[in-house]
Amino acid sequence: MSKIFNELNDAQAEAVKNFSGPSLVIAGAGAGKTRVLTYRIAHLLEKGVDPSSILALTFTNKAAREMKERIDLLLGEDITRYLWMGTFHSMFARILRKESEKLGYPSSFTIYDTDDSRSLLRSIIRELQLDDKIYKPGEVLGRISSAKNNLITHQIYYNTAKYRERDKITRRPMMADIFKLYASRCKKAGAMDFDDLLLYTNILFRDFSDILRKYQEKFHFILVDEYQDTNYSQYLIVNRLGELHKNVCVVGDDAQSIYSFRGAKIENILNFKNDYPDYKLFKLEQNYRSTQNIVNAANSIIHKNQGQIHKTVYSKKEEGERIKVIKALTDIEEGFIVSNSIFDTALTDRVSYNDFAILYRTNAQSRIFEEAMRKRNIPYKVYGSISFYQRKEIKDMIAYLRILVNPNDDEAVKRIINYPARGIGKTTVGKLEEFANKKEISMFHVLENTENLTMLFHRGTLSKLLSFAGFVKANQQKAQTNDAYEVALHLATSTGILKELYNGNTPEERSKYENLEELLNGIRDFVDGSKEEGLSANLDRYLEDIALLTDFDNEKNEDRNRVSIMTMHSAKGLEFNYVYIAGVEEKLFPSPMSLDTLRNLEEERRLFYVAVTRAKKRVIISYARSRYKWGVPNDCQPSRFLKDIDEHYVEWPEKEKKIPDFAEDYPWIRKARSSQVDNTFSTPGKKLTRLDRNIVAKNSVCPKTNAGFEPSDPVKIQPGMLVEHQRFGRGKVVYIEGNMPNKKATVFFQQMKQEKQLLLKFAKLRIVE
DNA sequence: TCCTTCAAGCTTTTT
DNA sequence: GCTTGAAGGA
Repeated sequence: MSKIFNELNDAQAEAVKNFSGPSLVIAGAGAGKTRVLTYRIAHLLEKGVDPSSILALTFTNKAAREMKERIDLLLGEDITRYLWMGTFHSMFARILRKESEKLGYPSSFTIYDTDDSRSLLRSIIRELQLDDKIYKPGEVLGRISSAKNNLITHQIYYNTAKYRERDKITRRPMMADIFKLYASRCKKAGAMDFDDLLLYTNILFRDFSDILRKYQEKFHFILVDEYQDTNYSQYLIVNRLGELHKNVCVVGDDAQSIYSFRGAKIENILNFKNDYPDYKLFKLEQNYRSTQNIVNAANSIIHKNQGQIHKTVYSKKEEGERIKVIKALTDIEEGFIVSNSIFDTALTDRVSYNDFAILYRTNAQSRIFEEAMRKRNIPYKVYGSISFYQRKEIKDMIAYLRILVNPNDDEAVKRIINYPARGIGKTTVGKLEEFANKKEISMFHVLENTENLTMLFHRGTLSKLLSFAGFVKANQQKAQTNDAYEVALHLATSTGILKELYNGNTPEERSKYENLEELLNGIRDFVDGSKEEGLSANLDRYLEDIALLTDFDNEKNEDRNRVSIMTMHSAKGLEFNYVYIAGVEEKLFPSPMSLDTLRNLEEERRLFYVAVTRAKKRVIISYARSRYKWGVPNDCQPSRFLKDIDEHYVEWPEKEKKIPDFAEDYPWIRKARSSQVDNTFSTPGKKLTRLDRNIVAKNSVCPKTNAGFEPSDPVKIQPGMLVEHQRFGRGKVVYIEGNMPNKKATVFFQQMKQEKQLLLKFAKLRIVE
C-alpha cells in the first residue's frame, strides 16, 4: 500500500482497493468521483497492470487529460500515454481506424461534425424535393441520431412499421428514405458522423467475433466516468467489451444526469446490478467541495424530483454563506451587476479571476456577459458557443486539408470548390453533385474522369474544374511526403486565402487572419510534438487528432486567470469558488422546450442541481425582469426553481423577501407565442415588417449601465434627425425614453445603406455623428 | 456568375 | 441581433 491511500477517505479507499470484478460507484456531487477513478487507475498501474490493457472512458477530453496528469504526478512517471483513456468517441474512433476496412470504410475516414451532417441532410432533402420547413435538417438529424444511439440502423428503420407509422403521424413519411440516403452518402464519402462512431463500433463487435474477442482480451480493466450520461449504444459497447474479464467499474450520479436529450439513459446505472449480479456497490456521500449551505441547498432542490435514488450528501466543511439571489431590471443590468460583483469580490477576497464562473442555460446569453466583462476590463473566456474549430475560416481551411486525406469527402469539396472564387458557380456544383449521386461515386471521382466531364460541361467551366482537381491532386502528392504544417502552410498561401485576409480592411477579416494564423501555429505544435514523440506528423494524424476536439481542449496558458463563462451543461465536472447562475427565469430556465413532461422538467432541475454544486464557497443566482429576445425586450418572471431551494439557505433580494408570481409546475405552461407586434407601431393599413418591429421596441428600459446618456437626459428625436439602428456593431447604445407618438425620424439603416422615414413611438436608437 | 439587398427565422443543452 | 439564403441586377 502506498501513499495513494493517504489521500482518500474510507469509502473512497474501498472503491479504489477493490479493483477486480464489476463495481458501481455512486457518488454525490463533489464526493470525489473523479478522484476514485484516478486513484483506482493509479493503483492498478502500481500493481503492475499493463497500461495499454486499461480502457478508461471519460465524458470530455479535458477530464481525460487532467486525470492523466494527476496519475503521472502520483506515480512519478510518464506512463499514462499508454493508457487507453479518452472520450467514447475518440477511443472508438481509434479502434475503428484500425478495423475500418471490415466495415467498408477507409482507415482515414472523415468524421462529419454536426454542421457537415446538417448540410448533407439539407442537400438530400432538396434532392428528394421535400419541403425543408417540414423536414428541418436539424430535426431530421436529431431523429436519425436518436435512432442510431439506440442501434436502429437505417435498414432497421426503413423496414420497421412502427417507426414509419410514427413518421406518418408526424407528417414526415419520407424520414426513412432520408435516413437511408444519408447513410449511403456518408459511406460513399468515407465519412462517419458522431453517432456512427459508436454505431459502427457496435456493428464491428456484433459482426466480427474475432475482433471483439481481440479487444476483450486486450482490455483487462474498463472504467467509465459519468455513467449516468451514457446512451444505449455506449452501454452496449462497454457491456460487450467487459464480458470476458468483467472488470467493469462505472462511476456516476443519477442526480447529475443531464444529457437525456442526446440519448443518455439513467437506466444504465439502475440496471448495472442486473448485468453484473455479483457487483460491488460503493456509495460516496461526503461532499468535499462545497460549504454545508451549498450542499444543503442543492439537496433541497433535488429532493423535489420524484425519480431519484436516495442519497444523503453532506458536507463537513464550514457552514458558509447563504445562496444569494439577485434581481436585475434587464439582462444588461444583470451582466453589469455580475461583472461588478466579480470585480469587487476579486479585490476584497484577494482571489484571482479563475475562481469565478458564470453559468447560464443557453449559449445565447453569453454575449451580455462578454460585453459587461469587457467594459469592466475583466479577463474572461467563453466556452462552448462557437468553438474555434467551428469558425468559418477554420472550417474552410480544414475542409482543404480533409479532401487531401479523403478526396471522397463531398461536404468538404462543396465547401471549398469555389473558395476562393474560381468561377465555379452554383449551377456547376449542382450538376456535378447530381451526376456524382446518380453514378454513386464521389464528386471528386467525377472530376478525375475526364470523359464524364466533357459530356457535362462547356469548355470554359471544364477548364476551371480541371484546374481545381489538378490543384487538389498536386497537394495530395505533397501531403504524402511533407508534414502537416508544410502542407497546410502551402495551401493557405497558394490558394491566396491567407493573403486575402491579411490585406482585408475590416476587423472581421483581421480576426479571421489571426485565427488562421492560430490554426497554423496549432498545426506546427502538433508536428513538433509528434516528431518529438517519434510519431508520424502527417496530415492524416493531425485530422484524426482534431476531429473530436472541443473548446475545452485547446486551452492556453493565458486562459488560466480568466473568468469562465459557459452553459451549465459544459460546467459538469468542473468546480469554482464563486459561481454565478444567471438568467434563472421562466421561459429560459427551465427551458420552455422541457415543460411538456415531468421527465424533462426533472432533468432541468437536475441541471440546476449540477450548477449549484459546482460552487465551493459562494453561489449567486440572478434573474432579470426584462430580457432581449430576438432584439425585442420581453418581460420575465423569476424561475419556479427558485422556490425549490429551502428558504433556510437563501437570501432573497432586498425589499423582496418573497418572490411573487411563481409559475406552477402543473398544469404545464405551454410555450406561448407572445404577439410581438401589437400596438407599438401602427400605421393604418400598413402591415408591419420585421424591420419595424426591430426599430420600435416595446417596453424599453433605460438602464443606468449604459454610458453616454443618463436616463435623466433623454434625447428628443426631431424630424429629420439622422440616427442609426444599434444592430450594427457593439457601439454605444443610447436609449431614448418616453413616448413619441407620430413623430417622424429619418433612420439610417446600414444594412440597406439608405435612409428611411419611420414613425416612432418608443425607440432604441443610436445617434450617428 | 457574382454581388448586393432584404427579410425570414431563429435559441435548449453536446461528443 | 445575427445568420442564412433567395431574388434580382450587373
